[in-house]
Amino acid sequence: MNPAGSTKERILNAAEALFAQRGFDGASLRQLTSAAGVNLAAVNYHFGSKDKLVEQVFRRRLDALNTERLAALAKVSGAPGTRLEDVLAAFIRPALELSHDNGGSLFMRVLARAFAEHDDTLRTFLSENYGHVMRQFTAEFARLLPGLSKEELYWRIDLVTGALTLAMSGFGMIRRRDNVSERAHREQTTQHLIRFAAAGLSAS
Amino acid sequence: MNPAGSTKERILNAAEALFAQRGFDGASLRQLTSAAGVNLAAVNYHFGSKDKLVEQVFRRRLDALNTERLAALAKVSGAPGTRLEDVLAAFIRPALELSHDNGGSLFMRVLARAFAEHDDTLRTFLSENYGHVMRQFTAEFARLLPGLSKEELYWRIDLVTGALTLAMSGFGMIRRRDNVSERAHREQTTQHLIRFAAAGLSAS
DNA sequence: GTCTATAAAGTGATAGAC
DNA sequence: GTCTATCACTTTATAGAC
Repeated sequence: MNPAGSTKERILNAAEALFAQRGFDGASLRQLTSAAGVNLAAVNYHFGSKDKLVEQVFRRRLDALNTERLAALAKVSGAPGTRLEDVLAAFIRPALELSHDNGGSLFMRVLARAFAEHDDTLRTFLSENYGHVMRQFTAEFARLLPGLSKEELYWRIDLVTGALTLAMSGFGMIRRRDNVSERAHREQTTQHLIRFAAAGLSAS
Repeated sequence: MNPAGSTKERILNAAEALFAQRGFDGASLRQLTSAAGVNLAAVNYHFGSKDKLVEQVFRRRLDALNTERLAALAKVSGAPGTRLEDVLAAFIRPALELSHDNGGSLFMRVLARAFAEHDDTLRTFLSENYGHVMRQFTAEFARLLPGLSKEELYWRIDLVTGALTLAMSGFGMIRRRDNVSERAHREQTTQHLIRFAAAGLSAS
């Protein structure tokens, strides 16, 4: 992890915000370094290139997010009383908690872009570095949904993860009622998403 | 509609493909006119600007797609025997049929990008020109799901339309088995999506 | 580690000949 | 309606001073 307020971290924060807003191509290094309050040359000095910076934007959040997701999954995985909803909570809750703290909700928008873009380079990067996470979730889903064929299961998981990522990318923009606390609002959203996803996964 | 093979149409086809692949910012007018086999200046002559071209890429497909969706909805809307699945079919089937013919599946990828980008200009354009379609579908969903609050209903429709658009944007890339006809494969996918969406919408 | 200056290439858009 | 040539900028990236 980088020291808070370091040049590297300020660049990552500005990049995350601008990539969310304008996309990887749409955000220029000039906008980015200007927003970060650092020199234009700093990106190449600290990251090597714009592409490497994009990679680090993903790594910074996904390393932590996926560690949390796997830890939450490990708590319920393989247990006899585990319900589908518990596994989905392990997938959803860490992401929505990320959305809560500084900049995290912007990252979910970056991630949703990556889903929709179907870019091969990006997909390969994500699959190589974080593919094991989805494989573990898939194994647990398979255990809890024994009636589904492999084909059908993969298909539904794909649909659900896409829908959830897209939904969570919009979470930061949903206006919550003033009389509901941030924490309560997030928990309510989590429950909505879990119900929705569980219904979709186990549809007969 | 433009004459098939006209300069305008060749530009629109090339634009659709490149916007799907590289995004609106990522695809340059030079790549685009080169792929279309037309002169660089042709885009500005025929469309005025790159932004106007983007608009036309959406219009060309959405005018037809939404007309078909509304026609299909009209056949089941308000009838006593109508099920949730019938309304979803009216939404899904025209889009997957579009995916079948030339270039349409590329357009669904463009549309999915638009969903994930959260770009205000684009969202305003879509809402102003095609918002009435979602309003009609929403009204029918509300009739068939009287137990849901308005808030809850809007939320679920948002989730479902996002998920469906994302899923359909990947449809053209799913490898189908050799022993299944294109038509059968599409119908199977339609049924999967309908079941999934119906379960999510009516989750208790 | 941060800066300025600049290279080298790419961008959207347009004027004007045909 | 199509073309070439070009303008005015922006792009990523880097060399070299401090």
